[in-house]
This record gives sequence, structure tokens and C-alpha cells, in this order.
Amino acid sequence: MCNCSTHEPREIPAYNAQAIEAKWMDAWDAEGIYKTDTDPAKPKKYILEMFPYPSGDLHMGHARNYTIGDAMARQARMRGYDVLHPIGFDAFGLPAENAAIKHNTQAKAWTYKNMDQALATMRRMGFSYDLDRLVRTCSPDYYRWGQWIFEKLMERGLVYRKKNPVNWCPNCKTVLANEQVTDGVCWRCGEAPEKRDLEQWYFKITDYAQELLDDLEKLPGWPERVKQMQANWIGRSEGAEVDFTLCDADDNPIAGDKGKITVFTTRADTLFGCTFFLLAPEYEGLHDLVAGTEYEAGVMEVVEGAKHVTAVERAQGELEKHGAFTGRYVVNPINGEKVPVWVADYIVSDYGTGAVMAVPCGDQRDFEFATKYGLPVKPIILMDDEIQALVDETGKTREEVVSSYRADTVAWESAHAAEGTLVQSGRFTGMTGGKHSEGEAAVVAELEERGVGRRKVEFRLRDWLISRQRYWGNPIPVVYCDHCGIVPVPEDQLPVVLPDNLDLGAGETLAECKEFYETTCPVCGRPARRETDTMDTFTCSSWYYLRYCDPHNTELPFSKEAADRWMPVDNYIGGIEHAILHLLYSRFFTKALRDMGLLSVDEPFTNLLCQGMVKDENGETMSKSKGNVVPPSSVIEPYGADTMRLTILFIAPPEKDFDWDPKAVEGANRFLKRAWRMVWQLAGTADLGAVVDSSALDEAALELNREMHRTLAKCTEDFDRQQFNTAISAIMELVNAASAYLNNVPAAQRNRALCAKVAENIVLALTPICPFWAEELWHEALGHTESVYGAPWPTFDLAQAKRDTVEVAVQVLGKVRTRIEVAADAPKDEVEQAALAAAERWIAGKNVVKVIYVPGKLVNIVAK
RNA sequence: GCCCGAGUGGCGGAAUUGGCAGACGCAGUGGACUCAAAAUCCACCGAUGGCGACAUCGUGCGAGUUCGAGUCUCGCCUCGGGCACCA
Repeated sequence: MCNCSTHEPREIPAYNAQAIEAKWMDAWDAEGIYKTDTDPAKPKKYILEMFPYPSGDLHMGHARNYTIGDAMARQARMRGYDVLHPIGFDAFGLPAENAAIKHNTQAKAWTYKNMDQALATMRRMGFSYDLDRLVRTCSPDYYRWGQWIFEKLMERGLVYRKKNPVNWCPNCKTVLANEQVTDGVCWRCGEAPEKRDLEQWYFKITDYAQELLDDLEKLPGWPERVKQMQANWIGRSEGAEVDFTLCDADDNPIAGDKGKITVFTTRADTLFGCTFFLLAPEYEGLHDLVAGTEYEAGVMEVVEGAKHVTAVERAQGELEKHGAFTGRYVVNPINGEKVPVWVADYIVSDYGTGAVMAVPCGDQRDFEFATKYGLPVKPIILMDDEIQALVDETGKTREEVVSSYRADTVAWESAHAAEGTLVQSGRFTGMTGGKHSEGEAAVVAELEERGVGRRKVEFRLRDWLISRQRYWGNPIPVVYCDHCGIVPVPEDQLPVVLPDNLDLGAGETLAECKEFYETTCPVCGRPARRETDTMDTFTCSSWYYLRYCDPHNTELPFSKEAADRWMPVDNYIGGIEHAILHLLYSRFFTKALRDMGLLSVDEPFTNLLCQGMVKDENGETMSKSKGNVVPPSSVIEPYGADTMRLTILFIAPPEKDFDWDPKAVEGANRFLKRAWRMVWQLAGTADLGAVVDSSALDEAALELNREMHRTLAKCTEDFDRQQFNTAISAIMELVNAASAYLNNVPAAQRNRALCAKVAENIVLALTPICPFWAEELWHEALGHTESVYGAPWPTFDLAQAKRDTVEVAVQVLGKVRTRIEVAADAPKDEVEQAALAAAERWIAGKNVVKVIYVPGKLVNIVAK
């Protein structure tokens, strides 16, 4: 044990992680050190990790997520911030219900058991959560306010009920929001959803589409890719609506559908190339157009066929297109041309108007359809090389070619590029065509002038379907009364309490639970029926970060004062899988609550860190079914929580995926043991509390002092950048420098004040990362009596990191040839002269054209 | 199809503003200590050639800008991600 070359005066105890961690866990609990201060004099910092779904014990992904957040929170506290660092559970949801059905127990019991286990692991990991602010979404004092917010949204017209074709997951036995269908399948179970026509509850998130898109620019602290994903999802398109007049084969107007059908297009400039017109199979007035005609059967076949196209097939693309003629026509408002109306299964009903003008010359889908059904392809845009080819062939001028071009249809292989010069386009011929082009603007202007078109912006974002046909969720607080209609439950009767005695194992649902649904109308007092759908769990997670600000409020979900103190969240840490779902919904809630006057912020999360995934040793995602899960306990039990935390933060930058590596754990543990010995050794020759007098240091001590200031500066900067891997490497360098000093300088000759300072700074710098290790050394090796949790972050002085002389690289034509040692403050001329002398060998016989000096770094000699 | 990222030793990664590529760690090699092993400590550790001083090459590929490029520009390749019959 004793390193014989140094003969330390004190015996160094072994680093016993288990004993140390058990000791401090209890001591910290007893002291209640994690209670949030509310000192308005200090600047605030709200650090938040995405709360877990309690589906079992925590896994490696959670451990990584919370370790990152905890290191940030602990360091922020040391830097003098008033820190809010809470935790809770996203406790409603299907897995609890499914587990309860399977094991014939209650969802609540299962959920609470898992939450207790997760809390124990969090405690074991040393996470600094203020548990006085614990939020569980399945608790009535939380979901009460979810119901309250639902009603406030309703008052503002942001909630509605509508019958629509929706995604129904036959496995989960509930409808899904658009965001919850990924790659055509249910996000939770992977089953392909069916289309069902159901009346459901929606949140009108589309009212905020523009602001949700625009405000992404207010989020410089978010990863670019997340903002990109949200922008894609919101999917803004600028274009125009164009009204087409309906008629029959004999040009008689058709009264149905008010005699006109409107389309949305981003390419009004191509209106002259419209050779047919398409309706989605779900188009509302479609059946009326064909009922009783010879075309009805053909059209209905397409309508029926479209119902069987699964979302998976759609998502994978390249589907055969199907269509049928309706026997009807529309008149193109730009040129009065009559074109046939078809139904086509590639037209989506819930985007734009569900009707589309088809321009087969420029749109590959329309082209394929035209080719299949023998419809004309009329070219109306020529590319420069096409025009040039015609000029060469005919000898005409460019202008003549463009103005005289005529073709009613062409036999092309595929649609042509959609940008170029307009031809066969009336007075627009010769203008440029394309998105946002001169031609497009001119056509829209004419349509607007004639009252048959108008500018329009469309979004891909759909309203959020929030009702779920499941038990374990927040009840939607409305009552159906035959007399009064849909009646919200009055505020003083909230919450609508979810019963916890359903026989789920026997398949009982809320809709069958009389005690729940039988009620009286709050308005007229007659018998009425409660809504038995619950809210999407994502409604619960859309505002939990606000409840943390004021978790015990019994008057409101949170007070404005508390929200103003803590919001917005300064650092939000979680997985990329929520890039759209949770992060978009939360932004929507924040904006809606702001508009109600409950909040002052526009955006909930200032900085977002999406941590990478933890994969297994072979780069595979960990999963129970693969049997490759590495549980956190497999590291904590042999090595301790501090080793676990250090490993996670050191192995890779937080946003990168990494493959689990047992060797990295051993390496981290080895470093902790080494640093432990180093602190004890330094402490053995330390004058604790003494001030370092830098003028009294010998060369070895000066070197250590410089390294201390340099590495602390680097470490501090890296914490600011959230690059914990390099922050740790800086601490390792300091430990290495301390080791060199201890090895090279006999105990009697060491600077005792410096030894004390270095030891304290090593401990302090590692405190946010390895809190148990640090606390033990802080007390036992360094003699402190207060917790290191409240200790200030180390300070540094870059002036003391500077050397008297610096090594300067000497380059000739950009290649390093040699190095010279010069005084740090040597003037430019002197360094250049020294460099020229040192580079003699490489510049002999050449002409020195130029010398570039980068102070303290290099001299580049340009010699030819 | 459209839109983002990323590509650096045997491995994880560093290089923050255009300035010495490979910090720190893992693995490996040699040495010290030991009867021996483990642990620990010290040294080496991109490739090729050379006893060596050193030279040449080297950040996915190819050009370019620059005194100087992992970093900037253009054109590719590969991998990853998002959106998508969205008009």
C-alpha cells in the first residue's frame, strides 16, 4: 500500500466505494441537503431531465440522462446559482394497464411499486433531486390540474370533438395521434393501425402552427436537427387556393358542392398544364357527384380499395396508383378549359382541400397517373436546354421558340423538371415558372383580381387527437347530457377521480364501470353519462415542468409568481425520440398557457441536450428481447455509483451514442482510486487552509501551480460547454501533474499550501461527477465539516498558468521543421530572427518572401 | 425525391476563432517492485524508410482558396437521422 519512495506520514485508507456511498446516502437524507433554496438574490437555474415512465427499474439510458443532469445541477449550485432540480414520474399509460391485465393486479399498485424501485436507484446513484417537489402524474392532485387546463383550453376554443378517419391500433385498443404513428406503425407496439371513422377529442395545435415554426428561431440552444425535425413536421407550404367550376359532360353547371371545387397548389404557374382534376377517395362530396350514374361503381371501387391500403404500405411508398373517372368535369379558371374529374387513391384527404389539379408534365405522380389512364400530358414549361435544342433545330430565335411552341400532349418517359420558361400559357408565356417564381406570382395576382383564387399557406401539422379508449389515464372532465349536450365538469368538482378498483384482468373498462360513468348533469341535474375516454399521456407530460415550480399549489396548477421565478427551464436533457412528440406538445401548452395569462414565457426550454443512446458492446440497442441489457446495478454493485457516473460521462460526449465497454468501467474506477491516493498523499503534506504564495514556489511547484490553473480553466469551460468527457480529462491532467510532483519532490521539500490547494481543487472539480467520493475526501482527507455539496466551485487565474518561456514551432512553407524556446513576452522581431536562425538548414539558398508570426504558437517562413 | 448530421490511430475520443493532428483514456509493448502473481509506478505507443539525427506520407475521395486546411469553398463516396403519393 505504501508507496515507498515517498513515505507518507499518514496511512492511506483504501477506496471502499460501497461503504462510503452507504454512509453519505444516509447522511445526506438526514440533512435534507437537496431541498431547493429560494434565494431571490441569487440567479436561478432550472435543470431538468425528462421524467421517466415507471415501467420497471431504471436502465442505462436513464442512468446516462440523469447523470448528465445531476452533474450540471451540482456544478450550477457550486457556481452560486439557485438551482431547481426536480424529478417525477410520467405515471399514466398503457404498460401499467397491460401489466395489470397480465398479472391480474391494479395498474396503480404496479406503477407505485416501480416508482419506489426507481426512486431507490436514483438515491443509490446520488442524484440531487428535491423530492419535496416530486410529481406523479397519476396522482389526483396532479391530474386534477390537467383536467383544469383541458377546460381552460376548451374555453379558449382550443378543444373540439370531431368525427374523422383516425388511426386505431387494434393491439392497444385505442386511437393514436398522428405523431404516434411512426413509419406507419404504432409507436408503442409496432402494430399497423387501422383507419376508423370515429368521433374524438382534439387539441387545436394547428392554431399555433406558425408560431411553433417561427419560434424555433428563438431557440439557439436547441440542436439543429431537432429544430429541423419540428420544422419538417409542421411542414409549412406557401401557395394559393384556386376555384374550379364544376360541370357535367354537356357543360351544365352542377349545383352540388356549391358548384365549385377549390384546390390548394404551390404551383399556380402550372395551371395551364392542368389536363385533369383529382379528388381524394375520402372527399366529402364525392359520392353525391356520381350517385346513380354509370361511373358510380368504378369510383366506389377506388374508394373501397383505398381503405385497404395500410399506413405501412403508404410509408414505404411506391404504391401502384388507382383511379376512376367520375363523369364530371371542372372548368379551369385561368383558361376556361374543361378537364375531367377523377378519383385517385394517391390524393390525401386531410391536406389542403382533398382535391388537386393534376399537372402531369411537371409532377411525377400525376405523370404516372396520366400514363396509366391515357390522359394527356401537355407541356407548359421548357428548360433552357430544351429551348436551346429547338433553337438549333429550327433556326428560330429563343423568343420565337417560346411563343410558338404548341403540343397538346407528349409521349415522355417521365415528368420533366418543374422549373424553366412558361410556354402555351397565354399571357404568361415567356415568364419563368417554378416555386415562388415570377410566373407563379403573376398567375396568382390574376386569380385574385378575378376573385377565383387567393394566397394560402398550408401546414402539414394536424390537430392533436387526445382521447384514448383506455383506463389508466387522466379522465376527460366532461359529461354528456341528453338535454344540455356536452358539459364540462365544474371547476369546484374537479378532479374527476379515476376509480382504482376496476377488474382489468377480467377485461373491465371505464365504459363498463357504472359507478364511474353514471352521474348527473352539472347544469340541469338530470341523469347524464360521463366521458369514459381518458387523455393521451402526452397531455400529462406537456406541463409537468410547470408543476415542479409550485408542486403543492391547491388553488392553481402553478402560481404565476413561481413560474416567473423558475421558467423557462435552462437546461433540458432527454432522448432524441421526443424531438417531435413531447417537445412539440410542450411548446404548444406553454404558448396556450401564456395566452391565458398564466405564464410569461414563450418557450419552455431554453437549452436542450439530447443525450445519445447506450448500446451494447456490439453496437446493438439494448433490449429485453435480445437479452443484452446491462443493468446499472451490474456496475454499481461491484464498483459503486461514482464509477458508474464517471464512466458514463467520460466515455463519450453526452450527445453521442456509445457502445457499452466494461474496460471503460475499469478505467474509470482505476482513475478514482488513483485520484483518491493522490488527494490523500497531498493532504499528508498539506497545510490545509493556507494561502498559496506564488512568489515562494520553486520550479517544480510553479509547474504544478501552472497546471492547476490551466486545467481548472479548461475544466470550467468544458462544464459550460457540457463536454464532460474533456472536463474529466482536464482533471486527469491535474492528477497526473500532482503525481509527478509527489514523485519528484521529497515530502519535506513540498509546498504545503500548494499541496492543500491542489488536493481541494481535485476534490471540488470532481464533486459534480463523483459526489460520494468527493464528500468522503472533503471530510476525511481535507478535514472539512460542512458538506462539499454547498462548497464553491474552484477559482483559477490564467495569469498564473502562463510560463516565462514558450515553445514556438518553426514552419517553413507550412511544414513544422523545428522548435525554439523563447521568452513568453519576446517581441515579434526577436522571435522571427530566432526562427530564421533555427531554420537555416531549410531556407539555405532560398529567398525569404514573408514571415508570419502567431504569438506564442508558431512562426511560418515563406521561402522560395 | 426534399431536408439535416457524421466520417480523425488497434479502440473511445481531443484539437473551442484557419495556426504544432492524435489531448485524456482503453488496449498493447518494455522496464521497476515481487519468490511469483495481482495491484502500483516509470517509459514507449499513426504508417513507411533509417542504427540514428531525420525524411516522406497521413483526418472518407477529388479539386480549390490560403503563408498555413481535420477546420473554409466546390464536386463526389459511405454511413446515420428526419419528412414524404402533402399537390
